[in-house]
Amino acid sequence: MPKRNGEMVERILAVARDIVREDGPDNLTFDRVAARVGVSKQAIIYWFPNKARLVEALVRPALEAEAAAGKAALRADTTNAGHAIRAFVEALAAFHVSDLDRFRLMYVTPQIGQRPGRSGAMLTTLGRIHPATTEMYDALAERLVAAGRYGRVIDARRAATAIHTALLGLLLRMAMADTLDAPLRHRDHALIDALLGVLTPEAA
Amino acid sequence: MPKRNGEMVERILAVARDIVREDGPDNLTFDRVAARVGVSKQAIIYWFPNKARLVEALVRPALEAEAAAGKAALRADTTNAGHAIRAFVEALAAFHVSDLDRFRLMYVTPQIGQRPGRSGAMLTTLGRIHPATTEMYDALAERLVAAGRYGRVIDARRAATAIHTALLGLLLRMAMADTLDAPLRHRDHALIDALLGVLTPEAA
DNA sequence: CCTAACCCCTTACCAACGGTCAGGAGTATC
DNA sequence: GATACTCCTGACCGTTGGTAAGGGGTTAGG
Repeated sequence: MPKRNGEMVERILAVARDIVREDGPDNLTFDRVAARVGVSKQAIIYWFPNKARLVEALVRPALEAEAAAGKAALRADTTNAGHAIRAFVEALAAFHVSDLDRFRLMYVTPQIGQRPGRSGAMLTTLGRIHPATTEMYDALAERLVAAGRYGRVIDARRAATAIHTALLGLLLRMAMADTLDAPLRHRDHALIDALLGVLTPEAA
Repeated sequence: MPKRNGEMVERILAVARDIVREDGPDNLTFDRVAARVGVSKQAIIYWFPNKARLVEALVRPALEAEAAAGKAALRADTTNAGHAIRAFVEALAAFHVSDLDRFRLMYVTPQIGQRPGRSGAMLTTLGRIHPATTEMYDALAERLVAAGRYGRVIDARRAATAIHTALLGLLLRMAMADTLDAPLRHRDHALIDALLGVLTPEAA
């Protein structure tokens, strides 16, 4: 049953998402994907010539959605910079808490090695950031500068990075504990409060 | 030339550190370590029965040193909580900036997969934290609670996580850019200022 | 109607990796 | 001198990401 171009890509990505969600990112292999799609391994490799491409195709939509959510929150409130930061953090926290599988997909999956024993690791996730994420940082940095909190744009960009990373670190730890603990989505307010307590200590 | 117990462990760890520093964590393999030590692969496996053990032995001293530096900074200034947080951040930033190789060893190396295609990933680094790091978080959380910034200890612990993660994220990005940019150690003040700007926005 | 080209996929095959298995040389112990 | 223990060796294995070569089916051209 020959399929038309593009349809196979969708099937592969859907299966890959399922594998990451059900069996964990460690078990995302060409062989496993191929078996579940019902084709040979090389059929997968035909569409995604290496594993980095596959993972990137898997993660990119989520990264872009995250960036869109963050930028939208910044656009929503243009009057007060403090409110804008709060809206930014709350929007991103809500974004991730609402779909924990997607969060894990974005920030755990990319660390899988492309070759046996290799690892793109945290550097891929936090170091070499996706262009969409960079845009989000720029938008946040712009607000920080507009609020007069930073004179130099580079400082504001670093602050944006720190804010985002702080949120991710918190989410990651809670998502880890989640496997033993109560669901993360029931603790979203505590999460946001804790993070905002860090970012605006005078308010706590 | 038979070596006495323990000496081999030191040689292996020294070689492993060299490999991570010179060739990158991706190239840390049993074969490579064995070749540089001058023994067979199984000699390495005899002392470190699996790769996780090897990486853990490699990273643990650095993690403990980091925690010691953080706790020492918190002990130094017991009068003012704001000063304590500043001292904590500055101490950790200085600690990492002073030895970038060690920083990479701590926060990039652990992501290497133990089995081909496997990966402990960021979860190992940020999720399941080393006991020494947990102690450091507790010390920071204690100060935050003592300062009245958080009523509940769990919120303070989360805040401590967020502060540390924010710092790591910043360092990681700068360490990445370091390969193209000027040395990180020349920008330590800018780093600390940016991070403190996030943590205490009223001061900026 | 035949041929050439192209798309999509297949079967073989490979090297690198983490790791197991069985054993062997040397030293210490009784 | 036999036993046992420490430290290491060589042979081997399954899984992984990836390459090489080719084949069936559709399409376009003559």
